[in-house]
Amino acid sequence: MSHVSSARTMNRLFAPLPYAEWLALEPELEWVELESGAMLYESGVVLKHAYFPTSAVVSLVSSMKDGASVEVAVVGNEGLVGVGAYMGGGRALSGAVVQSGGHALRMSARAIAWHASQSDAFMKQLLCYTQALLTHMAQTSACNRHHELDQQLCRWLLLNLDRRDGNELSVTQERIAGMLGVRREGVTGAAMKLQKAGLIQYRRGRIAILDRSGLERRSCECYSVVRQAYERVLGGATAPRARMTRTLIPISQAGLLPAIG
Amino acid sequence: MSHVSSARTMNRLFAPLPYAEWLALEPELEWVELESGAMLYESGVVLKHAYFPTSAVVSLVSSMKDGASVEVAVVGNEGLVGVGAYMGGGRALSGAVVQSGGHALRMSARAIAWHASQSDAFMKQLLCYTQALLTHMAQTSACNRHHELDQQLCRWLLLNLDRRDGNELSVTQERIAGMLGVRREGVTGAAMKLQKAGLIQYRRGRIAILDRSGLERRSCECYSVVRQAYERVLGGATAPRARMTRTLIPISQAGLLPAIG
DNA sequence: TGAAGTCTGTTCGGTAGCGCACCAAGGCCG
DNA sequence: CGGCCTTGGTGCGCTACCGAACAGACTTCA
Repeated sequence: MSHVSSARTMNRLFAPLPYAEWLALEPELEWVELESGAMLYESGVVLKHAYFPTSAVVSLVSSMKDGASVEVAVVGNEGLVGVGAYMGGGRALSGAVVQSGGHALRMSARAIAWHASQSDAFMKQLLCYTQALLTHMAQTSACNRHHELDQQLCRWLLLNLDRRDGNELSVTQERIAGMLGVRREGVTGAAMKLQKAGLIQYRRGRIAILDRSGLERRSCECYSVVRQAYERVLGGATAPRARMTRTLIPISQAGLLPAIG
Repeated sequence: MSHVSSARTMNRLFAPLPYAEWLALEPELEWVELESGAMLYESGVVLKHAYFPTSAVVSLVSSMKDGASVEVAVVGNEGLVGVGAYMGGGRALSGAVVQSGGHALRMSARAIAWHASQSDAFMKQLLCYTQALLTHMAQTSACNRHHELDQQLCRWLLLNLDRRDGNELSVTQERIAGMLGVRREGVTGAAMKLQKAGLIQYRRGRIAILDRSGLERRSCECYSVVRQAYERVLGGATAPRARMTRTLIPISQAGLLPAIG
């Protein structure tokens, strides 16, 4: 039991699966630790694994030749990284960067493609997630175009918070700038606005959220649109779960680590 | 035979299907004419049909409450509009606007979900397309953020040209502005640059392409990235087809129309 | 032929974000 | 303690794009 039985509850895609199908999947899963800042893979490469984050948060980024980049979506324990593994191409559709260190379950690309073709329930989960991801990407795109930086920052903070424990994020302004596709100085300015408004407080690589509902009010509509997209396909479609975030995972990281190695 | 047997060659998703599976799909398809500017559906609604464009071109747009919008992808005869119909949600993930009038094959959402679950080959085609769509959206998002307006305009023109016959587009600058998410005046300026460079020539709602390869050189990398994404999953994966665009469709609209009504 | 509507070109002031350079402060380590 | 590196704050000129308003040109239709 130990980690394997709890694994099913730690990524939301597995929870609604019939037990028999979960039993088939479980031997394929492997715990991995993802370090903040690590690049899981770059856009276009052949995928070796798909990752089901449990406590980690991963950003999907689209990069240009000249190094410029933008985040197109964020993935936490509601989804998986490596959609291409079961969609047919077998290649990464974007880059994947660990935004916030933690753990994930890993399955080989071959295994996920195989099980998706064998289990209707598993495939359904994967496709539902993919659809929410599409909505996420579309909304992010529009947001990047039309909304102001401090609103985008609110959205970004909230989407990341929803996928993490606690009310603090370990991330530098430089990194946020890379995700939003703007200059670091721009983030500094936007963050100061939010700090002056009493919504957040930060110090060297840590941002603490002081007033979450204030952030939601200040954020553009994009945050709630994206959130609802995930709740609709993942929460509503199967057994209703109260909140999409920070529900389970009471297990301590200290208790988890030994089971990994 | 008339239109039904030719239908299979007019949308590229059908071409690689085994003949038996095509026979099962064909009775579900219905010819429709799509008028330029028509809104097929808005984001979030329950999908009634999916559309497989043959000569029409459809833009997927993400809209905000305040009316601002951006195009997130373009669909021609290499794909379909209404991905949500088989992905599980059954809802539209974005708005869909007919960019360039023409014809399409329509299938009910119920039918497409059913046949996708019955035919592995059909499902494979749908998923491969969806993956290319994801890449398309990700790249568009990055392009909107980082590249300059005249480069974006080149990309937009090329992606639309690839999905149409001829070397002329019937579209106003106003409409392009809506797709790129910028002001109409901005498009005027960018278009003038291209015209002065001898790449295009336009007059009141028609843009003629004078130097296609010049446009490609002037465009940002995004155009070729997107194009290759489609070629990889649709062209390369099955029977290779010489070019992704403007290959077939010699049939005249006059000959096609009577079959529709 | 004339009037109305649509589309494109132009202007002008305002602003958000860029690129750069530089400084200040927090944290790490010898 | 002092030095170094990372991170965050600031100023400055510049450019692209916004918002609005208006004029010219083409098209349609009476």
